[in-house]
Amino acid sequence: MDWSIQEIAKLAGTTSRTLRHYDDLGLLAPTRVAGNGYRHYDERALVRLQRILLLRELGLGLPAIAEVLEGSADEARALEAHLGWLRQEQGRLARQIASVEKTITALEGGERLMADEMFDGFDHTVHRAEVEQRWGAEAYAAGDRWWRGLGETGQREWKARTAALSRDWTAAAESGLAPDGAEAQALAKRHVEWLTGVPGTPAAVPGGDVKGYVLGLGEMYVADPRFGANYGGQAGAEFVRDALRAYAEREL
Amino acid sequence: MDWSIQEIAKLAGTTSRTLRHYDDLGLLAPTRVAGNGYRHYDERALVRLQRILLLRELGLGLPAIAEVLEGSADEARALEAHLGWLRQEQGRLARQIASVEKTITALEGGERLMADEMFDGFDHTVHRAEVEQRWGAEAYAAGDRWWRGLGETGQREWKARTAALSRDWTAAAESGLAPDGAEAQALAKRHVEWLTGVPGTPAAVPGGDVKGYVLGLGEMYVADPRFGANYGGQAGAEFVRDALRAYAEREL
DNA sequence: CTTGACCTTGACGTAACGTCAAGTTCTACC
DNA sequence: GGTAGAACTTGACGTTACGTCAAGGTCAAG
Repeated sequence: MDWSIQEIAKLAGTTSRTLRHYDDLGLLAPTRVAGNGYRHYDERALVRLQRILLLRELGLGLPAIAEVLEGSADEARALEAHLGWLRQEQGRLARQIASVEKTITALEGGERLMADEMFDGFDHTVHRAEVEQRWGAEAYAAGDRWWRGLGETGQREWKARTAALSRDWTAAAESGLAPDGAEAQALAKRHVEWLTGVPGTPAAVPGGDVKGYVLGLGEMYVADPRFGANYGGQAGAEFVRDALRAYAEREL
Repeated sequence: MDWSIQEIAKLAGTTSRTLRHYDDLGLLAPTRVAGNGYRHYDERALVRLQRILLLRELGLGLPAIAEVLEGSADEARALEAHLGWLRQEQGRLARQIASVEKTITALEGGERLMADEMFDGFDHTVHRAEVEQRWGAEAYAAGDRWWRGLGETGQREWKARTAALSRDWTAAAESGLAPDGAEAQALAKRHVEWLTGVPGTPAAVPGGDVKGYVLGLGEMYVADPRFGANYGGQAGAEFVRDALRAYAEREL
């Protein structure tokens, strides 16, 4: 129950350097310092060390850990605050990934990747399994036939239309326009018209529940970062949703 | 076409400090340095600066940007390498988030958070809009009634069962077990049995397409990071999918 | 007494700048 | 021409959580 710095480091799965660092910070002082300056630790120190390391693995900063250990901060509350930051970071990463992917496909002239990923390009941002899950395997197959039937030029045109919509939505969202203003509503109209070009969806079926479909899609754009990335991230997705909602309520 | 350091900084949306930094690194030298030491830039420098800032927004490091700009590295290749790192980071974050959430619910004894977030805890990892989209508003409402009908203790039990499944899947995936081995198949069986407890899903309906449903869910776990987070990240999700697929093919 | 193993403090490096600090130069106005 | 204020310069510290030498003291074994 009296360990040297190396011993306790190995016990806890860390390094002696880290222990000296925590000592410097006042986060974990040695139980006893011998006359020769050597640090010694007991099992209470080990327990404290293990709590520190656990919280660190969760991504908390050392100052936050110190607060929790001193009892001056509630552990659950600290973790929830931390969770918020983690989610933000995750969103940032998702947006960055989408941008990098877009840049790469742009760089490659949109050639090779398109053939493979275009079906992922839009509501086709969706994976096959999800499409089947949502609308059934039959609808997926119908969409696939339609897509291949477009031919090279048709696919190119469709993709251009898709990209233009994405660009215009992003620009509109960033301009701070009102979602229920004239410009945004014009975009929403274009969006719905464009949606009716996708067979197998309610929007394409005469008598289909277009309104419910559009409302649901808007919510999904916000809920799923893969969708939102096409519209300039979270804020963009919320803008699109609000614009679509306003349009659907008024026109559909 | 001859800007001072402040002017070009504003034009490009950055700061003069950053420009001096890039000068120090040799990343972007001023076009001309006057006798008084003042830095001056022309439009070619502006173009280069804008490329730098664009790549930086994508998350590339300055050394990598330098390589791309010097032509000693292929831009697309650099971005794809970067993309790999971004995806790794995202996975790490997802795992950390899952751990933090698990820790919080453990801390709170599964009390308060459950009421609000439990409906997101499961295939209820899904947002309301998505559930409605996939199974219809009626199914959502049925599920909601069922959930509230469970009462406090029932909800606690359900949550414990869910958490146990998540833990066991994660552990199994990390142990390097074979997805079609006995242990994984036992887990898959438990998973399917657990699914049948959720009303409104095909699995709960006698005569429903359980096999297709299970296969689709597996794919979705892989495709959507929000699902994968419950099973130890991307690798865990793939393990779950493979195990479920093997089980479905054999037993359903 | 020597040789390692282990310990100490001190200090630099990490990514990309933000933020003073101290000193020089330019511009405008009196 | 003098002066205030704006803009510019180089230099250097701070940021996160330690890793990694460097130089030197201590301890157990042979």
